[in-house]
Amino acid sequence: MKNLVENLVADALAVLPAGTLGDGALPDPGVERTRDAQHGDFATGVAMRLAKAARANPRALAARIVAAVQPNPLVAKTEIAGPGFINFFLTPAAWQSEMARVLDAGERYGRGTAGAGRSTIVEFVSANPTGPLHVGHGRHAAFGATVANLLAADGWRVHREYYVNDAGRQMDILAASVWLRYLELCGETLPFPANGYRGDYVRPVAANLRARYGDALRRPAAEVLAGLPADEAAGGDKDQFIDAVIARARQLLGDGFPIVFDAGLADMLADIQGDLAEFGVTFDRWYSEQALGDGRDGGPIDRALRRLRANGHVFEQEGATWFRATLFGDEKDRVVVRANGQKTYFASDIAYHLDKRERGFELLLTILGADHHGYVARVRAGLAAMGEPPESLEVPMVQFVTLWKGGEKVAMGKREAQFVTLRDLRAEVGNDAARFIYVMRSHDQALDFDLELARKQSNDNPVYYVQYAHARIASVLKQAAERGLPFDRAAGLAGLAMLAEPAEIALMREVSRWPEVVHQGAEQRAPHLVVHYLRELAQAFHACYAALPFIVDDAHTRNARLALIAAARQVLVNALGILGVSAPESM
RNA sequence: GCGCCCGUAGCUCAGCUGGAUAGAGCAGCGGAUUUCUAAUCCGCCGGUCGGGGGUUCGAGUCCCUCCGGGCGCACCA
Repeated sequence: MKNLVENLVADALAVLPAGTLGDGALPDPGVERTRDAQHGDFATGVAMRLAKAARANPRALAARIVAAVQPNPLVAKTEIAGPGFINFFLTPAAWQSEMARVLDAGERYGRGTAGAGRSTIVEFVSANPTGPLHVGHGRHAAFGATVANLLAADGWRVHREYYVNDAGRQMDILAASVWLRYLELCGETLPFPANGYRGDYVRPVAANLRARYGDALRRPAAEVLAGLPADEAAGGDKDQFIDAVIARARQLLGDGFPIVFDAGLADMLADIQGDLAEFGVTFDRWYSEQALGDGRDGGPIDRALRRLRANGHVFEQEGATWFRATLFGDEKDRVVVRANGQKTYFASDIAYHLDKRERGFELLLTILGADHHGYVARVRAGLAAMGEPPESLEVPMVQFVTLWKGGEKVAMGKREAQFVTLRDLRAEVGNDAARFIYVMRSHDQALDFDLELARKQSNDNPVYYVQYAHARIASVLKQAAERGLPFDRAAGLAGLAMLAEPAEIALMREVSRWPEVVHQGAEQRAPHLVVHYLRELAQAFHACYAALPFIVDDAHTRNARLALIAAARQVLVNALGILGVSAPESM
């Protein structure tokens, strides 16, 4: 519907004599929904924005634009108001015809073409496979999945990816932790490192390992501990200690170490994958960090380093290889290969992002936690130095989650939300409430997640408010059928002109806003707009429900009203679907 | 110290990238059901948009500055 007005304005602007608007390309029509019904349905401030360049009085310019607008049967009137707004008042027929479009398009209603088939890779969650996902990851999962859905709905080709950090020290620590638990199961007695993964989830991994390999990986505790430095508890350094344990494990296990390592990785990854699948969050690919070093040409890491070198942005210093990031706006130069020959995590990062570009993705959306913002300038610098457009990388940063139980903050340790798992949260409040509440707030706003509210089946729980609207509609349609007055779609479409009550008009206006929400939500990567919209749509329906009966004797009115609520239901389904929230038939 | 994010009603937050009289929900107060789910609806109360300067026809929105809160500033992942 907004589209209609935009086109009218754009056409009018194009028709004006050259020079009327000053020079330069045709401006965006800038059509918006009005906040106040007194200002009509849609308005544009384009005349005011152009007034200076056109060296004209805004109202006079507006008058010229209005004069150039082609008459349209769906536009009741246009007016110039205030400092130079152009207001458009639509006829009821405009909204009524849109309802027919909703029913016709069904689940496709709201989809846009702004993405124009451009391709994007949305990388999200990407939590280290060293333990179960926690409540913070849940927000990333819900946010990323919804942004991806919005982009897809707005015409982008979307690839969803999870970057699996399956290499590096943290994974070695997991392997060591699994092995130590395994040794305990074998009957060995030895202390557990302060810096090891102490969570109970490690024990089943060890048990699986023992079930499969028996005592084959067992080594005497005395051999394991011989000559190790002191752990933190004994006044030593916990990092030095765990590194020594890892080295000892490699030494004693030989070929057995990768077995332990892979067992830890496989079990943790399976847990994460299962968790996310149950949460309705799926990926097209789980991209292995290990694979960055694979390939006949040395893999993405070597390709990235070669590119940097070829472009002259690399230098050697103190035995390490550095990338001259400062040349590309970063605050300091960055090491890519350490003095000990190991590639840095940063090298993997830029290699991974180069690989994304090489796979043909135009927009690289990488969703990170708010604590990673130092990372953006670095990776952009890397892209630029490799000859890729740095602005192709966009990094929405998701703020922390704080759990509340009623008025009390749930203690979660130093790192927010770290010790409450996503599984626990889902079990407690359900997937629907979790997904809805996770994206209710703008991602750059810290989120207070109230467990009590999320579980409450009452009117102050926004999830139920919206789902209830859907269930009510389903119930009305069912009752109509039961009374022998089933919704006659053809009759409903033919009688849409019956819909003229204020509550009906208000609902039609809200229903027809959905395509605008999809577009705006996609463009701004802002799932919370969908939540706000759903609330307003549900509100418009509930108001309509209270204002008039749907199952009335007059068949024309009845079918028209049923068509209206069927359209509302369709949009509720579509919007909830974008969020990954169910639309229950009854509650 | 430097950088990024945030500060809007008692509470939790929107505010469409500069537009018209700053909006919702919750809380509080007052109403509504012989009718399709009251998990609902209608009304009222509530604001120096953290403070101060600036830019312009117009600023919650952009710039500067200060105050307060969060998070970063590795040859860690």
